[in-house]
Amino acid sequence: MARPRKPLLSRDRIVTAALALVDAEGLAAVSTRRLAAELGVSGPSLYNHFRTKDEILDAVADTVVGQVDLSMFATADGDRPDWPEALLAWGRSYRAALTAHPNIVPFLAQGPGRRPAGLRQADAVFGGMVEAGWPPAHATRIGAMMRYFVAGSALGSFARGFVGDPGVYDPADYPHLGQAHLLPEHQRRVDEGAFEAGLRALVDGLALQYQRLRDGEPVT
Amino acid sequence: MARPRKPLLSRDRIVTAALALVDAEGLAAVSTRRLAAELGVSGPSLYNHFRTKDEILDAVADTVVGQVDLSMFATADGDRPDWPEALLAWGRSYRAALTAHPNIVPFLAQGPGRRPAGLRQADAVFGGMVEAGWPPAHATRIGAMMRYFVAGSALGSFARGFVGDPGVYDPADYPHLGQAHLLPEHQRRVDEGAFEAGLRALVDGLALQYQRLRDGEPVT
DNA sequence: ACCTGAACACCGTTCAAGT
DNA sequence: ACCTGAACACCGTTCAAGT
Repeated sequence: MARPRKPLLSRDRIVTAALALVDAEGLAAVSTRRLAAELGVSGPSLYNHFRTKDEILDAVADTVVGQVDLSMFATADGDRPDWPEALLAWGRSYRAALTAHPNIVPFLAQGPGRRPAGLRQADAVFGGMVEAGWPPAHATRIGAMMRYFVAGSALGSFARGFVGDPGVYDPADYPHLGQAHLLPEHQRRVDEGAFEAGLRALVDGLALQYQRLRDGEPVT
Repeated sequence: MARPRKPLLSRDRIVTAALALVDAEGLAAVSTRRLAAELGVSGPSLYNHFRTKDEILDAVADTVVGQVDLSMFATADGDRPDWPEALLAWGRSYRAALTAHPNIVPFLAQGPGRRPAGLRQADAVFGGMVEAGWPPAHATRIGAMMRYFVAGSALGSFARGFVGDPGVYDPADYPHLGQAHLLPEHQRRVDEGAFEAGLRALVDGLALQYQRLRDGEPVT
């Protein structure tokens, strides 16, 4: 075939196919040869559009993070934004974007923040918190801790870890896990409940800290 | 050589060598051939002791999680344990265990909770929280949310993501990231500060919830 | 039981060759 | 510029063969 007059591939087509493959069959299913086959080309063709496989996955990760809603940090001028509400809304949107594509999360979570969508997100959160009255050092920390929590919650399902077999949980070994084998069926409920409760606890705790800051008390 | 009179390998030796290799050269450096070479045997030998490579990494992950201190949940009978202090101490020990071996964290964080050390940990936390007066459903959630936060914090360094090159952060794109290129040098400080602040916020928020529970107020 | 080399079906990536 | 097949140096895993 050699070079066609109209390119068969584009970065966009590759990223779309890669995301579909990750979603359908997992991160391990994405090999350059397999992905190329999915696109009807041969393996090395991809290297005309991306320098490495990791660069492809970076682009996939970026489109996923790009789905996160950041509008809650863009407030009308002069308004003090309601930062606790903004954090809650952002946290939920962030988690929703990741859990929509759970198989890419392990790659996404370790990867560098160099990806544009991640930077835009860090920028928006930082700006929103500073505008709300948080000192810059605190604003940085808030962005980081939220990322920790959301990424951790999307990464390893807590409940998914427990298998359905009661025999695994010998009460002699694990005195409190007697009902643990029931967890898989409640999996999503447990994970979502834990996320929601943790998100609220985090924001409530930050509100306490904010209050102490306002009152001029020393804060660590 | 064939079979030696004294086995050359053992599960322990393999796990120790694998952890050393992961620490020294990263997760990607661990191939069965490379690991076997490190142990002075040929690749397939490992399959006499583990069924798959993932099983080896599971064992590595388990020894890392096994380093977490859980003693704060074992209280003298009759005592109501100081659960906020216990969560703080556990969270710090948990994070310390993971950050001591950062390269295994991506594997560890996604993997199943089937690993014994992870189960022991879930059991201890659940037991400790229930003993402190938390309803079982809440105790489960607390274990999960703490895991989210700690795993997330050990997994992707927030600060590490920012590269040292100021040119990357065009103020037109990221109006608030002007100083972001300074972050790498403060990397550990930022990550540890965010972890510590987040941990306190989380526990503070839980204390509020606990108070509401005691007062008989409805809690989501 | 526990090690070996050979073999199978894969990888990511490079490169010269084609248009 | 953009695709191809061939090639390189790898993978994880299976298996028959050795003691």
